[in-house]
Amino acid sequence: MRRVSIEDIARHAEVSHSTVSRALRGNKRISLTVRTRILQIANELGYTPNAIAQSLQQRQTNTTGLVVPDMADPFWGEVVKGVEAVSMHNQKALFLSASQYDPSRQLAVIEVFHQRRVDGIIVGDSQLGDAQINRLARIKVPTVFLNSQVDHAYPGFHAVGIDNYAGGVLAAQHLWALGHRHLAYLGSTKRPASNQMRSLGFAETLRGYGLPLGALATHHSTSLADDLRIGYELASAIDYTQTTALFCYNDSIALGALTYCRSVGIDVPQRLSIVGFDDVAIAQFSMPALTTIAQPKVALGETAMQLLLAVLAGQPTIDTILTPTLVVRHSSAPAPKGTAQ
Amino acid sequence: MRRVSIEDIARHAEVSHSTVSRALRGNKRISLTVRTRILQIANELGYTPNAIAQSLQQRQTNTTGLVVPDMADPFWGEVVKGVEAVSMHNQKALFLSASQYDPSRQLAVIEVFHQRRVDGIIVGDSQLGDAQINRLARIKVPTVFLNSQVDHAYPGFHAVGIDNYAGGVLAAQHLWALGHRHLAYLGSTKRPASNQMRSLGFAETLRGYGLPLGALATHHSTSLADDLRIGYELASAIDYTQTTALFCYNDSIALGALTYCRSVGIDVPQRLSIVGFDDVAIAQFSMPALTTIAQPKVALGETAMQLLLAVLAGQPTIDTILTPTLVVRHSSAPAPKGTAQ
DNA sequence: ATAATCCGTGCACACGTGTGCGCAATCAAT
DNA sequence: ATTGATTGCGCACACGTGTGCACGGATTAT
Repeated sequence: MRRVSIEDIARHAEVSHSTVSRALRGNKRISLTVRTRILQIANELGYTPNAIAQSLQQRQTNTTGLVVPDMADPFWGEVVKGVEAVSMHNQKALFLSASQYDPSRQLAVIEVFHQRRVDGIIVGDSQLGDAQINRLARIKVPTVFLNSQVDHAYPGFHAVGIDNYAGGVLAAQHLWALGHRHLAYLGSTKRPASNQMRSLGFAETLRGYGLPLGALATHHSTSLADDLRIGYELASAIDYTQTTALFCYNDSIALGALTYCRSVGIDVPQRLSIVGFDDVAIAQFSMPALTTIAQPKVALGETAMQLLLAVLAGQPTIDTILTPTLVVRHSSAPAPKGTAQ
Repeated sequence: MRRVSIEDIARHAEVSHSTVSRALRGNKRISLTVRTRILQIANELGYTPNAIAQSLQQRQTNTTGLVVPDMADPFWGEVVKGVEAVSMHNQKALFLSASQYDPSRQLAVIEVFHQRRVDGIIVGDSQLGDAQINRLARIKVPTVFLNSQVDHAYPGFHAVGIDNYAGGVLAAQHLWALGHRHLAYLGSTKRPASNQMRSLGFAETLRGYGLPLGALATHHSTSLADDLRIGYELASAIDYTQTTALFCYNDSIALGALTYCRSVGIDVPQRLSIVGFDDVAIAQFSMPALTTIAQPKVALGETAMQLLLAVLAGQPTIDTILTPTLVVRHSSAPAPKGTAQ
C-alpha cells in the first residue's frame, strides 16, 4: 500500500537514491544511459514525486493561501478565478478558505495557512484590527491585501485594490449629467472603508456641483443579511416624492432595490435611476440592465497574484490601485421633468 | 531568518526535541512542570508547528483537493462554499483549482493534487474519459465525483449528485398543469449527462401525458460561450407563433432567454413561460423572478465533503442522490388562451 | 609511463516531526 | 535491603527528497 519513492526506483535500477534524484531532475552529471533507464523504471512503477518531502527539504512549498469573505458572492468568485488562473499558470497550488466577514476567522485562517508553510498569502476584504495585524506581522509571510478595508503599512505587506473614491465620482458625474438633483446613497457598513470612500466620492462631487445640503440622503445597513435583501429594505425607506436617483454600494444591493421598485410599481429608469457598483456578470442581464461602476474583478485577482509572485521572486514592487469604469446600461436615464429643480 | 522548530525550543528548555514533541502533543508521560515550561517557551518563541514535516512523518496531509469547472459560475461558487465549510470545520485544508470544462485539464489538476499527497479529491462535473479514469484509478486516492457527467464504477470512487431526470419531470408537470402544449427545451452539450437526463425527464413526462410528437423542440448549444449568451442565442431560434413555454438547462441560460424576450418584446410570463434549473441566488431577483428547479447547492458540497470524510475514516458509505425541488416564481403562468390546443 | 583532468556515482547529511525502545531514577512492596 | 513497578526522559530511527563532497575509474596531457 506504500507509495513508490525514489528509493524504490533506485533499488530496481541498482543505483543509489541520489542518482535517481539527479536523473529525475535532469542533472548533467548523470550519464544518458543511466538516466533513460531510470526514467523508464520510474514510469513503469508509476512514480509521482512527493511534493511534501520536496517542500520540507527546499523550505518552500510553492503554495499560496487565499482568504475571501464569501465563496458564493459573485464578486469574489471572479476574483478567485483570476488568482487561481495566475497561480496555476505558475505551477503554484492554492489553498482557499472563507472568512464569512469575521475578522477573527480571517486571522485564524491565516494562521492555518502559516502552519502549512504557504509561501505567501492573499487576503480579500481585510478587516483585521491592530492586534491581529501585529500577530500577522510576526509570522513574516509575504502578504497581499486585496481591496482591504484597513490601511496596513508594514514591510512585507502589499496591497492591490481599486479607487473607490473615483468610482463614487463617476457615479455622481453620470447622474448629475442626467439632471438628477435629489439623490440617495445605499450602503453597507459591513465594508467600512470602501463603503465610505464610494459615498464620499459621490457626495463630494455633488457638493462640488453645488447640490444643496439635504438633497443627498445616505442609508447604511448595519445588518449582516444578504446584500440583495439589504438593498430591498434600504430602498423601501426612501422618500420617492423627491428622490430620483439611487447610487448603491454594489450591484447586489442595487438589484435588491430594483426588485423593491418593481414590487411597488416604481418605473426604472423613467421615474428612478439606479446605479450599482462592481459589474457582476448578472448586472447586464437584469431588467432593466444595470448601469454600474465596473471593477476589473478578474484583473484584480490576477494582479494580486502577480504582485505576490514578484515579491516572492525578490523583485521590487509597488502597490497597485486599479481604476473602475462607468458602464452605462438601462437603469439610468434623464431625471423626470416634474421633479427637476 | 529561520523558522523556530521544536529543536529550538528543546535547546532553550534544555531537554531533547522528543520531550518537546510529547509535551506539545499532551503526552501523559511528560511531567507537568516540564510541560508548562515548554509551552511557555514555545509561546515566547512564537512557535508554529510545521504541518509539512508532520504530513511527511504521518503520511497524511489532512488536505483535500477540489476541482470545479469555473470559479466564477454562481452555481459552483455555492458548491465550493459548502465543501469549504465542512472542510474547515473538520480542520482540513482545501486545495482549489479550476478545470475550465477541459477534461485533460481536469486530470492534470488531479495529478498535481496527488503530488501534493492530498488525502482525498472532489471532482465537480467530471468529464473524464476511460483512459483518464484508468490513470486516475492507478493513483488510488479516494475520490468523490460531484454531479458527474460520467459513470465511474471503481472501488475508491464515490459520487454525490442530484436526480436530473426528476428535475425534468418536475418542470414538465408544472408547465403541463399550466396548460402549455407547445414547449421547447434549451440545453447545452457542455454537460452531456445532466443535460440529457433533464431533457429526457422533461420529454418523457410530456409524452406520457400524450403530447403529440413535434410539439416539443429541443435546442442544444455546442458553443463554449457563457451560458447567458447561449440562452440569448438559443431563444432567438425559437418559433414563438406556437411555443408558449421554455424549459432551460440552467438559470443562466434561462436568464439569457429572458433577456432576449425582453429585447424583442415578448411578455414573460403572459405570452411565454420560462423555467430554469439550479436556483442560483440571482434567480429570485430577476424580472420577472424565475420559476426554477432548485438544486441544494451548498448541501451538495457539504454532502460531498462529508462523504469523503467518511471514506477517509474507513466508514462504510453509499453514494448519495439529492432531489431537486420546484420553486414557482413569476416567470411561469397559465398558457395564453389563443395558443392552447 | 606517470601525472593531471574529467566524468559518473555513492555517502552522508539536512529539512522538522513523531514514536518505539531503553535507561536511569524514584517509588512502593515484600 | 533487595526486588519490582513506575515515572520521566533521551537515543535513534523513519518519512522522501536534494546536494556538497569524496572517491574510483577512465581519459588525456606531459
